[in-house]
Amino acid sequence: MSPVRGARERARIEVTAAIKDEARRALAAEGAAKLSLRAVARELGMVSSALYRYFPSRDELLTALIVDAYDSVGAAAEAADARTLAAGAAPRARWIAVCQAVRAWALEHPHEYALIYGSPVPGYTAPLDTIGPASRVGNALIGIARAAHEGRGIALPPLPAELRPEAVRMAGHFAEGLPPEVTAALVAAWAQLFGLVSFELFGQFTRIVEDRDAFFAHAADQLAHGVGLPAV
Amino acid sequence: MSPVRGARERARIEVTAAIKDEARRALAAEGAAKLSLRAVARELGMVSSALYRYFPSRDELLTALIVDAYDSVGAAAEAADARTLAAGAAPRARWIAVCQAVRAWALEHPHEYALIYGSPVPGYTAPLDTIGPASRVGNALIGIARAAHEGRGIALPPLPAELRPEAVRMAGHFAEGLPPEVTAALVAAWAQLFGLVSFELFGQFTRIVEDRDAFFAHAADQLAHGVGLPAV
DNA sequence: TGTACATCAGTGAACGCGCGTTCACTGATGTAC
DNA sequence: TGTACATCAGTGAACGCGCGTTCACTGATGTAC
Repeated sequence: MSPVRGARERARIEVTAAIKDEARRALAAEGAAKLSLRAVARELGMVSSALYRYFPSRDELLTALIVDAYDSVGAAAEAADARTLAAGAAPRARWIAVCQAVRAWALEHPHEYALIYGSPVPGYTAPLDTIGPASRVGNALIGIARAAHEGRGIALPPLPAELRPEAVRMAGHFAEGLPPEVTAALVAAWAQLFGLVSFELFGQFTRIVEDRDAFFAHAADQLAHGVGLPAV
Repeated sequence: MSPVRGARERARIEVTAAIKDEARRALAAEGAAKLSLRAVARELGMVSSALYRYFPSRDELLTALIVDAYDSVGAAAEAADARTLAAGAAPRARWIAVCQAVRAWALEHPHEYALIYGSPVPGYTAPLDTIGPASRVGNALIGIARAAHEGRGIALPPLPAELRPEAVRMAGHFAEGLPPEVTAALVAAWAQLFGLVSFELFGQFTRIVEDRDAFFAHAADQLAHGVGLPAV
């Protein structure tokens, strides 16, 4: 693990990165279902069998791209949160900043977004390695709600009786310390945030929403309201 | 256009339907990007070139499936709305019924759902024929909001100044008669509804939400609240 | 410091497979007189 | 009602193409003594 290793190790790191970069480019052209090792190799000037030195199969390459994408959007969300937090912002402003960061990342990386939040690739099942990275955006949102709860507190109407046990379970499972009604609202808002982004990216807003920045800013603010974050 | 035509015409209708049915089955196995005319033909015991008597290309077949899917979910939403309306339900109950109908349809037709609300098929651009069918669910929601507005009225907080012009435009464009703040909330709720359904269908709720019926029922109710539909 | 051996990236051929689309054709169904 | 012709569904071969993966190999880099 010394920082400088031999030419072999450095080359391996570089080539692995080059393969993933080229695969991301291929994703944009053809989509995940048609991602082709041969096309990637061809573009890199390698022979297709050489890729097997780096990824044991096409699916492993896909997994690497998925993990990278989750980490990328997760890091963008965390960075936006850290920035607003450092600027002394209230939870509501942090929430909006995270939503904006997710949307901005999605607009910059539409094909990686589709890879992780679009239809699943048929015949591919995500391995467990993706779970951690996949939860980073959600965890950022949970952290913001927790800050609001531990600060001024969050007041939300009580849950219907049918949902209470599930909400208690969810809170205990991944949102320790948050009241069940906040946890339930949070999970819904999390899914709804990606609904807004997906509709914009996947073309459902064509001829429907034109000023998308203004629309999204308001919608994100309303999501924060739904989670009970006090207005600024 | 007489109801009974020759054997030729009846056969054509039946074979066209059989091709679409088989294509829907193929969709489930391989996904839209890999939908293959040859595989469909093989399964039907036809030779692949015979399909060209029915669909001039693979993309035309895809378009037919997309239009059918939009019509299918749209009809399900409209039927649910008509049923609750006939039972004398208030707008809030109609709203929830439409949301439930969309979710139920999606759970029954996951691959058709992915076809229309998942990532776009790379290299395929939807023709104009899909616009009408694609707006049926949205129109059902607009109708419910209109009923509430013309009934007891809808009270929502004023919009931020940045969004007002866009909301006025949207209302005039496809929600004539609805106040701009209701229109904006409606479009957001529409996208958010599909965010909830997509997260459930595409696996994001794995290990997160377990009692999905209860969770969705509450989330749909909260969406109605966000649009200003009075509680029942 | 030099040498012998082990490791490993990349090659090129091959396996067996599937794809969309075109085209000239056969033979059954439909239509005009 | 019967006949001649037009329409059209379906065939089968072909074009030119791309795919994932395996395997024995070459030659450069790294390592142990």
